[in-house]
Amino acid sequence: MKDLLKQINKAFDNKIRLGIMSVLVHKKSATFNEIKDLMGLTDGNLSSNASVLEEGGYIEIKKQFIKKKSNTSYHITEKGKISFKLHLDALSKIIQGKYDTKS
Amino acid sequence: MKDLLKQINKAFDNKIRLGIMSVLVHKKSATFNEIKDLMGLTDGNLSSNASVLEEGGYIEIKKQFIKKKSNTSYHITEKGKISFKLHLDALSKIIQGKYDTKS
DNA sequence: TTTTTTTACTTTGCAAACAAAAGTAAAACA
DNA sequence: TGTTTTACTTTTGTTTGCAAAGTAAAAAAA
Repeated sequence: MKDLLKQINKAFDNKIRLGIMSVLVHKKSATFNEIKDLMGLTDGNLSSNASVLEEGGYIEIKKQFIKKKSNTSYHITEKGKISFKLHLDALSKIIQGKYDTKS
Repeated sequence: MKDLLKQINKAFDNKIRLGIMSVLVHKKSATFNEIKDLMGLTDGNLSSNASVLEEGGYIEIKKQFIKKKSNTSYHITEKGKISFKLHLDALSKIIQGKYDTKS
């Protein structure tokens, strides 16, 4: 269990960032407003949590202009995919009690 | 997704408290030292997190003396069982992408 | 027997993490 | 031309988390 707890990735151990990663795993790409509306977040909350994921190299933030309007979209990185899977595996084992009760 | 995020229980949204609940769901009862060793926690860390779960009414803390030594054991409550299940259900849906991408 | 160490916890205090509010900048509208 | 809206980012006050310090009793040592 000790080892499983160490495998919990701090970047994903927050419901908002977990949600963002989940969306990007399933959708491959999403815009700022899509995620914001889907998750019911405030602008600041999404912005700062996305930054944490970007700083860790788990997602990429692409800023472009569509019809003179800025448009920010999020994409999962290869590192993000791998790390998120490892995180979910550990989480799943903790929840399902798949650890030795002796250590 | 918004609704699922609201169903995430703050008391369980922390890896240590999630781990404690997992142990107590599977074992029904465990002592301070059992959990501490199993999870590799410091005394203070276990004590304070267990208090959070107790204050929420999710676990019961029983203190007794065994051969003149104090012995603290933890047990899940009925409320704990129900609430934890609801939490895990929401978590699982978020992870598996079981939400409408339109809201 | 007193003193020191160990066991079994709880409380405190400081650092890190959150989230709402405030701020910025450009476009659209009136 | 100003003022409102859109699309974000940054700041700031609060909450949370965790290690270290504290407490108290038993056991071991001296």
